[in-house]
Amino acid sequence: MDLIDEVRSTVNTIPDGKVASYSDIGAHLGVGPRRIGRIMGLLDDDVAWWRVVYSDGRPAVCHCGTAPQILAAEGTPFTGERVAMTHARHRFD
DNA sequence: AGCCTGACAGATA
DNA sequence: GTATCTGCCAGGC
Repeated sequence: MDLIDEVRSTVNTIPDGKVASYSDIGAHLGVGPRRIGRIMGLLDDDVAWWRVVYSDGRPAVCHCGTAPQILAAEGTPFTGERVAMTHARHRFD
């Protein structure tokens, strides 16, 4: 099981209406957030990248046009242009 | 081998 | 709340 698959699997674990930060996923997998970002870039459309946001709650990379839209459609709580991490952050088991 | 860059985050001012 | 700096891990040149 490569870290790639681990990340993809972990991201797919996030339910609708929830999100996770890079550091959250990284902590869950036992790696630094930087690694997650790198891997996310390698992954394809199989992952719900829009559910992966910065620790601040801002959508990654400036997908600031589509991501918020998808998240809002899934029921993700928003605080202005920022995701309400406090309520939308998914807890990995 | 060395340097630069990058889907990051936390600390500090 | 915004702006800057530093630390971390990999990959490309």
